[in-house]
Amino acid sequence: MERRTIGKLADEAGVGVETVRFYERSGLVQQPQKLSGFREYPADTVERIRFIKRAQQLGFSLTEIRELIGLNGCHNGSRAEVKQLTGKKLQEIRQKIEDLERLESTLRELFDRCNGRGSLSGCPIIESIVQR
Amino acid sequence: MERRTIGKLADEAGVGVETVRFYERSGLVQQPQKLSGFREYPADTVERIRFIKRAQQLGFSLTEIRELIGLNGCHNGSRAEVKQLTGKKLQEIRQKIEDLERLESTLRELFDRCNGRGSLSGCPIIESIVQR
DNA sequence: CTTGACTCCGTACTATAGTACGGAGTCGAT
DNA sequence: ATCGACTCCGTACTATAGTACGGAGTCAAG
Repeated sequence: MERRTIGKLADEAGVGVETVRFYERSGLVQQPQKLSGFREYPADTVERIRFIKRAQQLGFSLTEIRELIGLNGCHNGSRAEVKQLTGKKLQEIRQKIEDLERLESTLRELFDRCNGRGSLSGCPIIESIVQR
Repeated sequence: MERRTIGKLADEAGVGVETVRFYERSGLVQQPQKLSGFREYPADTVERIRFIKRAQQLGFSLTEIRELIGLNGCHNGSRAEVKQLTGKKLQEIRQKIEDLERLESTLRELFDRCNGRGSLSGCPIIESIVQR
């Protein structure tokens, strides 16, 4: 059975070696035993990194993922806490969507008002940024 | 008439002194003449900084604002170019909104499926991050 | 037994948009 | 003349999430 050194782990998890080292420094991945100086990882760590990557895809930051992992690891973690964290994140996401939608409508209005021809003086986009 | 030193400028424009220095280093604001070693700004610079701040509110990055200013400043800037930049930005914003909406619906589904009671084993949120 | 691939570590760098610091010089008012 | 406020400059630091570097050591194959 092949030894899961850092490069092998990184391959299996689909990240770079430096990323693994970074996650270790950040406390997201536990440093494994070292055999003759080389890190040797259990299969769990592959899953751990995949967890991190999937949680990132769900919009969690590494700090939040650390929390999630902490809850998951310790026995004092409850479903309520995870649900709360998720709810907070959900609100943040909705807030961001709202902000971006406001932005979009402002910018779209400007965009539509600009005919895209001629020189800059009188361009409604530039004007709107300059004035007010 | 009062001299517009960096602190006065910063106050008028509603930013910090360090921000003005930063904008100068970044080429967003031109360094003015210095009288006895102190920067002395024309009124234009107040407008320039306000322009930057409003453009930021419209979602433009400093790099993009530099472009906008370049177009505005040089004579080769046309309305078409500004409109194009705005269109690109508009697309980016819409893309971000779409991504966040997908995120939201995934996370919301997970959130709704979790009853928020009991221990973590079996928590649908954690499970969904772990598996797949 | 040499070669190439891999790993070790600390440190520095990427991007973004600033913010903070410290020692020196200067301005205006008292 | 002195004091406080302001300014000068370069550099370092904040947050986020990595990425890159360089010199040393180690492992496996030929």
